[in-house]
Amino acid sequence: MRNFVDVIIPIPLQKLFTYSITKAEAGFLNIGMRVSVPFGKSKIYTGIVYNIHNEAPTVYEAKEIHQILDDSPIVNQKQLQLWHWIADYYMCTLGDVMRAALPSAFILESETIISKNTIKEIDESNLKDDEFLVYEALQHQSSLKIHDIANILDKKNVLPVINRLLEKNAIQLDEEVYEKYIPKLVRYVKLHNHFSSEATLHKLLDDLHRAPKQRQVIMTLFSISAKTKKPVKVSDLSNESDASPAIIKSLIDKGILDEYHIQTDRVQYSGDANEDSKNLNDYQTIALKEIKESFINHNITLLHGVTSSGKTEVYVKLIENALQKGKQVLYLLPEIALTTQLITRLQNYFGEQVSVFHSRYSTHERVEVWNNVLKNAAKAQIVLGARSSIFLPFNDLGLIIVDEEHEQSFKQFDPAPRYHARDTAVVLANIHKAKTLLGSATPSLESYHNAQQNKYGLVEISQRYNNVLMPDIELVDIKDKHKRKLMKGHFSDRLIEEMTDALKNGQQVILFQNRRGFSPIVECNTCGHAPQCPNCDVSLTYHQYRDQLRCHYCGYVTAMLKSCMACGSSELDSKGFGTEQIEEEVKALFPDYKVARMDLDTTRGKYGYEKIITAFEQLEVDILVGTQMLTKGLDFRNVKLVAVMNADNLLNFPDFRAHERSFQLMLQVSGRAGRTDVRGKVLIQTYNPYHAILQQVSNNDYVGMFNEQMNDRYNFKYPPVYKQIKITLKHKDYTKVDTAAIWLAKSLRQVFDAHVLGPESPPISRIRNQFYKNILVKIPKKQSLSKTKEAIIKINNSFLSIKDFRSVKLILNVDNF
DNA sequence: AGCACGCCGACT
DNA sequence: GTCGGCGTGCTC
Repeated sequence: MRNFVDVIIPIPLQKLFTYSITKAEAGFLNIGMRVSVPFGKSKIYTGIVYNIHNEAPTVYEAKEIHQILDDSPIVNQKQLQLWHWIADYYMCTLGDVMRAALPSAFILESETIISKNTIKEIDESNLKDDEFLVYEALQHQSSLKIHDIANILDKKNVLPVINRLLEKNAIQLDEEVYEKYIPKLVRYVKLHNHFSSEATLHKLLDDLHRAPKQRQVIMTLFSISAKTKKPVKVSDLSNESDASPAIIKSLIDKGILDEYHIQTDRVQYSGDANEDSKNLNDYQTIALKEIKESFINHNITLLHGVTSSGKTEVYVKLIENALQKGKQVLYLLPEIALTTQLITRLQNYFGEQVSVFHSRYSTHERVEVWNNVLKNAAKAQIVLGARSSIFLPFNDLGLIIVDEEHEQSFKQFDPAPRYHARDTAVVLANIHKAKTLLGSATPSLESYHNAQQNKYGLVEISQRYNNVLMPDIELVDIKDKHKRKLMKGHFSDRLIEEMTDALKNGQQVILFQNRRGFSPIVECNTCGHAPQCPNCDVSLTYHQYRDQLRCHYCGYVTAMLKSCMACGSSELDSKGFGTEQIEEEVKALFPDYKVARMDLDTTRGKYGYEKIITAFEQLEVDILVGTQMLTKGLDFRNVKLVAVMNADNLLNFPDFRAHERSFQLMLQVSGRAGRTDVRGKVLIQTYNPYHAILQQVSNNDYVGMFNEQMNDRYNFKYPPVYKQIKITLKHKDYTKVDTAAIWLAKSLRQVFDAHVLGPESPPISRIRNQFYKNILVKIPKKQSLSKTKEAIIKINNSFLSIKDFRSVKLILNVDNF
């Protein structure tokens, strides 16, 4: 009987791949272990064992696996179950899910190594110029990678050259697989055993009489180990004894000190759990009790608590509860809300039990968190993480908290799997028979709707912590202010008054403008021509810093024009405004105060974001100008005033969720105002103060907004009333996407009839020289989702079998919001 | 997704 | 004549 494994390979192919294994390997392998397997002509890929069996494939001969990479599974059965659900629900392959789920260090890929053929000498005169260059390089270096050769020859397609060299027996090729994860080793030293007795030790110290520095090192070593009773790190020893690494090295060389290494984690929390969880106030206590009661009948409960109502403290109590039952906890947050503020707060309560997982971690750091969760280590009982932490190898989750549940960044858009972490978390919790708590001050319509349908439990907190008043929200009609000439740039007289007031009292101000750069459109006053991105269908944004025009979609950059490209006129005007322009105007209006700007452009570096927040927290900055980045879970004590510079560009966004989002965004920024005893003030500048959303924002009327928006969703058949799948087609040739999209929409209509919308060109119809078309399939609640997907897949397959369409890229996006 | 194979334009 | 462009097909 022969043995086989079915393996998931991290490529977007629907099927598993079957490899043959020996009997011994079959005995050793387990589902969830990694193997490296040969794939195609020469590649070696990392696969996850999905199944072990004895059924030989009939139509092909299975290859043998290359190597087993693990002693024990790194992925557990519950994860595979989740992967399967994701692939199914979000219409992607298991390979896609694997790519997203595993830290990249787990996915080894082979690299071709080129080395000199040592068996026989070859005739150099036989080589062409480029071949000789490679050959010569190999005389100096024993081996080269494909990438190195591309550099040497300065072209990208080097395979022909390599093949010719191979034919001439000048080189040989090998595939090498690298273990990408390198454990971090820390150097330790101890005194050589030889000196353990009193006598030898005395002799040693006498001998070192003439080398006071070295003697000092030995003495320090004693004092450190006496104090800590732990192994001594070289770095500590070097610091405390003030000795250079050279001195320590000479002691090691002499055999007086013994050097050894211990593997450690890159990310360590050294503090202790030094705070007991806070006592809850009455509202929080009630909420906690209600959540616990709700969990009896509802596995999922929505906590709707106004901004700064102290939801975190309630979470902390629930986490304590789950931990007491010996369960793991996952605390999900949007990436940008994962600030040091919150991490420190949780670490103060739970100390080492908290592990953090997010995209700013290096791949090594992620592997460490992964392994700790896998081992169910004490230090990974609570995982605080962004979207992708739903993929960690939990064994026994008791509770998942999804904070800021309404945040759209929980949905992954670009590479498949296009999953929603909140919805996936609910499934994950189900697999673990765990509870899910969704929390938000402005719940998404989906979640609130689910709560109203009694699918989820619902708990509300309507008071702010310490009974701080909700900020006073004032709408400023800038159309009227313009008419009465009361505007200075983009600042109304009311805004300037309130700012002056707050600043005079030493309080801080936040100005919110949902657009970066200086101005999004540059327009010629004479002919109306506006410079466009050459690769995308958008006008270029002017960035004053560096005097550049930039495309926010493809990164295209060009110097600001001196004159119009169309008519040569030098009267260029800018339309619209971004954070940069606001920053400049503030500086002119309030020259005595310090201004900072927080947007994608100023937070590029690894700690760019943190630096700005810290500066603002420590009152080094008086006025902070920023995009929606600053709406997320930041807790500033001293902010009196928050202003939305222009609410209209939020509201007029062409998306069925624009109104819901504007409401959420504005209430969230408002929540940054007045978190202590001073009542916060919020100014919203708009051309249309009678807009229903703005009225609802100013009255903090979530339910009003909910009812009105739900009404629209019913009328226009949008989620959460209908489900939807968006199909995007993309190609560099416009006619090709166009015909392909029309064909696809027609085929879909034959099945789904009026529930197919489009094809439509999106507002930005070309990005990076690729043309886009969208088709939307709406799915009524009672229509089977799986049947719908089956039908779509079938139509897709016939689409792909049409030769002309094969080069058109198809993107399926389930729940594309 | 890669990558090889295979068939047509523009250059040493 | 070749080099290299990318359309087509396959990967256990």
